[in-house]
Amino acid sequence: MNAHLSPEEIVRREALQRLRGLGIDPFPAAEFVTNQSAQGSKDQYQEGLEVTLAGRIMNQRVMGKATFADLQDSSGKIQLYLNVDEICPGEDKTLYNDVIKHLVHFGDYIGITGKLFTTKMGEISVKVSHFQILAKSIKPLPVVKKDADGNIFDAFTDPESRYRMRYVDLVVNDHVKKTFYTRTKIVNAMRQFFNDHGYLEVDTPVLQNIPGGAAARPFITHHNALDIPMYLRIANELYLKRLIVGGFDGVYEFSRNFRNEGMDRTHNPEFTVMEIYVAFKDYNWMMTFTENMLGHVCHQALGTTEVQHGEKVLNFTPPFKRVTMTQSIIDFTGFDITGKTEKEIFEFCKSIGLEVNESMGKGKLIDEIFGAKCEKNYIQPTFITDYPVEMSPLCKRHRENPELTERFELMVNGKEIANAYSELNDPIDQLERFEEQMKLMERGDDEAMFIDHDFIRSLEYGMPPTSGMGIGVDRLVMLLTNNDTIQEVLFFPQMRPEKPVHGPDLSSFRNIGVMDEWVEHLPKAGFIDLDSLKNAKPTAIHQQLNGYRKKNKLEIPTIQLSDVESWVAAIN
RNA sequence: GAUCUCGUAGCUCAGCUGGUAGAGCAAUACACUUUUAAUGUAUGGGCCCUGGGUUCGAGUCCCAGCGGGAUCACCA
Repeated sequence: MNAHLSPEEIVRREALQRLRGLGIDPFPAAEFVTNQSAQGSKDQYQEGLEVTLAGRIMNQRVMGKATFADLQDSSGKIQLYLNVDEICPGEDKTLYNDVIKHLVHFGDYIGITGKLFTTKMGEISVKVSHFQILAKSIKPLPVVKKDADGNIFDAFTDPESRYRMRYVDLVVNDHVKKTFYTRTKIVNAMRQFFNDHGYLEVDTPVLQNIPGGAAARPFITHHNALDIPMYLRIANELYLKRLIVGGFDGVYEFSRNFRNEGMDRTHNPEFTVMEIYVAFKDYNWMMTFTENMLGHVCHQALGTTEVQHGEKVLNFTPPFKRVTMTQSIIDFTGFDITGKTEKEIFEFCKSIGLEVNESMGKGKLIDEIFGAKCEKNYIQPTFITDYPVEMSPLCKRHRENPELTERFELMVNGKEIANAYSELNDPIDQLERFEEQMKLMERGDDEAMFIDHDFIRSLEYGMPPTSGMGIGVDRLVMLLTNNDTIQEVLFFPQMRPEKPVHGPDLSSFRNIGVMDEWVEHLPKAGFIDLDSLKNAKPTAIHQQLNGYRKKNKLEIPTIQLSDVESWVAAIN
């Protein structure tokens, strides 16, 4: 048995039994009360102070009657000094000689009590007096080693394994855990900033009848009782605006959105956007609010507004630069879109080698130019303002130019981080804009928006002038944690499901009377399952198995032809 | 979706123009009471991703598939 387990796993499972034989429960139920953490013990070091800690044992260095090991908890690591006389003061040295030296493995959860001291090499350690197993680990963790200079050896780096088994990644890769701590600090800092302004955190439907508020392919599901299609939200914007109609001054939500589109290093099917809507404000106010908020977030999460990202240092100290879209396109192409017809812009796009087609409206064409020629140039935080009206169906027209909208996007490191409007609150204009979107859809733009008539009705009741802003939380976290892929900032990024590894079914061999010594060898000798036995002649099986035995010099009994015949009989 | 590339021990990786599967760490055993990538000696551990093909012979070459990664396209 255990043929599918690695030798190390078998050793650890045997250790479970040996521990039980010694009267030690490898998975005790009782609470283990600690009074300190690994890092806390070092930060508040006091020679001789007794501490009780719990964590994983990470690296054992057995030196006869003394053993050094590292204990890792959520705060970090501290070295343990396990001395036979300290741990087993009496005659019975079992706990040290058997348990600690042989039955405790890398990765096991243990609890210890001991006194803090400093080794002669100068490392703060715990001289352990009480030692207890809290939970065995029966699968070996990858062993990552680090030398005195901090160089890492044999790091657990395979992205597939790391993403599929994030629990392992978090245990052995310190920097991964740090990324997720920072992620939470970022979210908390944003929440604190909004709460301090008196805005209300809300929840709105994830399951929607109309996938509104953005243009994207939704995930579709079905509600049985109502017998209607339902959609996982692609955005929450229209619901938050309904709440502004309802009379709140400011509402915000950290919204998990779902889009049924491609996956790559910057896209995951589910992702998080923070959206905030504030009544009686416009997009100019929102720009100032946004830069102050990001400054606050950087301070809280990183302690600085100067953020290292790859080779670059991104400076989030407000205020940020502000550039209109029209000016940006002039800056990087020399072409002025002001007053140009769709045809003229279309021709310009073709002249600079962009792939454009008839389905694209004016707004989309302009967006193509910006995306290809301008976007990548904005490394430091920059607000791009005043987008063309066709690109922004939910945004109020610019107070000075009806072809433009009061919209900004925040570009950092060449990518969009935030998007904000003076929200369109004219219900008649809004309906017309939705109808424009329907026309785009008919032209073949599969990203155009659906019409949400209930949302229009809410606007008809009156929405105050409002500014709204959305910020891609995952992308922001990537920027602030120096990561290039969204998978690194999501605990469990979407992956293709693992195909089940269907190893040979050994128990079925046992059921037809194959002796235990032989069961594990049948697949290796070419008999994967019962069918493979059924489809072969007993004489052939007999010869093949004994040939295998001879070739591999197996010290197990030879097979008799009568054995094989009885197996085959048992199958039928 | 396209192109390139990778898949070998628990982990990190070698494996040449095809010829009996390798290293370090981890594991097991022994020694060692202040080590820290502990050390020394010994031992065990492989469906070489899967399925076809070429060949006397395939980890290696060819085809297909599965799963990663990178680049590109797509993603208001």
